[in-house]
Amino acid sequence: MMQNRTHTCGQLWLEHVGQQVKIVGWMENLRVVGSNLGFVVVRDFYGTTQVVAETEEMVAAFKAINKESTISVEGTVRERASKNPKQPTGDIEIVPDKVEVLGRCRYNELPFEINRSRDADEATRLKYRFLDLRNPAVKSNIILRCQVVAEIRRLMTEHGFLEITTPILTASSPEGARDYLVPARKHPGKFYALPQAPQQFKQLLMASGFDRYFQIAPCFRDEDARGDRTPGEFYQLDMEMAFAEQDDVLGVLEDVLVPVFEKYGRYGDRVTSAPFRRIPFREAMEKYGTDKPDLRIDLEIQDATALLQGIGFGPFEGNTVKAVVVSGFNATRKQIDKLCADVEVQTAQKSYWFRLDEKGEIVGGIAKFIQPVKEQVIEALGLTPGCFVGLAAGKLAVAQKTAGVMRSKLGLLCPEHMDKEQYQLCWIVDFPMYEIGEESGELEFCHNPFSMPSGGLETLLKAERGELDPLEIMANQYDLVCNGYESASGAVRNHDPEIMIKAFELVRLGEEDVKKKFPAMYNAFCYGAPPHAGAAPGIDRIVMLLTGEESIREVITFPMNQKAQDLMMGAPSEVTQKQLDELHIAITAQEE
RNA sequence: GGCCGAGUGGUUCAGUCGGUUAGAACGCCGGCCUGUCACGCCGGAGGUCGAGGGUUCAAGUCCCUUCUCGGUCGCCA
Repeated sequence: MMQNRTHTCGQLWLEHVGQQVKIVGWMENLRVVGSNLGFVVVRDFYGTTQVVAETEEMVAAFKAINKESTISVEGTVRERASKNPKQPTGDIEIVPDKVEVLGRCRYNELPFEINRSRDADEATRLKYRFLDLRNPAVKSNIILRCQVVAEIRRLMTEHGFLEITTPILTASSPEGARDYLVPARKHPGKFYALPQAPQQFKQLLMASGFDRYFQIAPCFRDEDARGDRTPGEFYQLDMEMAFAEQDDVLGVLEDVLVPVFEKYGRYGDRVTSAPFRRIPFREAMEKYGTDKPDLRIDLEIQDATALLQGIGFGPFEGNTVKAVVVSGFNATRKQIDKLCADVEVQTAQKSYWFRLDEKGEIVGGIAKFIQPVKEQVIEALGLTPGCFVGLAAGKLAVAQKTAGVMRSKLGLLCPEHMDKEQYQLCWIVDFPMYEIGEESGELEFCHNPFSMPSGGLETLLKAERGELDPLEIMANQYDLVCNGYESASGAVRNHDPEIMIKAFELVRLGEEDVKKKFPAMYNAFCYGAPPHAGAAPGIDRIVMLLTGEESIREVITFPMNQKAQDLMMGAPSEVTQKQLDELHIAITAQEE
């Protein structure tokens, strides 16, 4: 008797005809065609192979086995009488002389049919993720992810980067997202935090002279989920380079990511070639109404503020007005209403519209307000007969954002303005360093305080002297955007304690605050730090783009649901009183 | 936390204006079938219509409350 399989289920071919083989796998299907003829499909990681039962005993033996049991089949490879060109192994079949059940499936009805699991309710899929993953279509995303990660490791290593792991149990950071906390048994009342990113560690590695670092790093943030954002944990290609500037980082990421997109992307033959276009943040907001523009859409937002003042339309008066002009959008009134409703759901803002019909008349929506300034509007917005004009109004940022959502929706509705099957990559650069906080009404850091302000100390001193509006200070920061998704974020870091303190002073903080918030980093930078820069592309989101999935959960092996629960493992779960006591934790909230 | 949508046999869904015994496909069970490959044909089992309350002669359907899931806003340096 053979001990192990001799071949996998994706391996046997005409050249094996006549050989005695043993295969193992899951019994995917049994088709009984007569009392002494039946066909069994055996599936393993590598493929499927047909086994033919030609005696009443053998048919009965297979009928007794529940589908999805694991079995082993020993037998002879034979050329099929009727071949199946749709199956890679469709030219052969195995005539068994011994069948053995290795792991019995106790249930003859499954929560869903394996090969149609993607149609099943998502909560059921997540609870039975181990079955869901038996579906080759589900499994293939995970396989692709492994290949992508391996390729990234290879390319980063080739570029001289060292992969270094950093602690998972670390200190809570006062900035950014909500932390996941871990009670410290030996230190009552104190907590570790799971890292939101290895940000400070990688900067410390720079201070230690590790020159080029990377890590496929788990990151933990206790924030709510989105379609493109998993709750709890996600992975980043975290990287950092010493004695480097913005161009060095962008260059490395272009070197690494373009081949990955080309090799593994669904639209790998249509990837933006390096160097990618660099769009200043303000230009992105102006043209696309977002800092993550989808450049597959060829529409740009136009300003209509001056044009549409004083026409008597209330929402425009005293506000910024932005217009998206699109040709070839021949929607019905119902579709337009749906468009405006969708925009409102996403932005909480009303949007407006009118149309220039084929005869050159202004019609629909707010046409009667536009009519008196018809000629100026046609001229200024460059309207041609048949054009649809979507409008948004409000304070600058609000009008931009609303028009940006309108632009995206119109792109999706107009194939002639959006060529979907490609990867459009760009860098967004020159982010503002500071903003006026919505709640405080005072100057705050816009993104992160680690970034080097453009112009360094001199710029900050100018602002301090009142010679420069702090809102005009740019950070040396950059995002990689692909098809409307933020795919990476990075910056030239602020490695100089003096500049760091000055940057903090502008938001009414000082040396003590820097020391308190980032003690290790501040301390390390006082001992001679290299100028350094880095970035962190999101692995999950990149794999999502490569596969063309719209839900990030399709590229995560064991995802949590929207409420950050693992339905399969039952996490989070209650723990014993003994565990709580050891951790000096008392539960005050009552579960209902 | 706010808003929107969904919840009906194991699975995916239909169910009109509130009106007879809640249907279909797939799956499951039984039978027939010697070349199937989404096998086919015949028969069968399987439902407290998410839960609770209300209106009504009568509720899957209308109203209220609540739970669950998804989307979205807030949030995500």
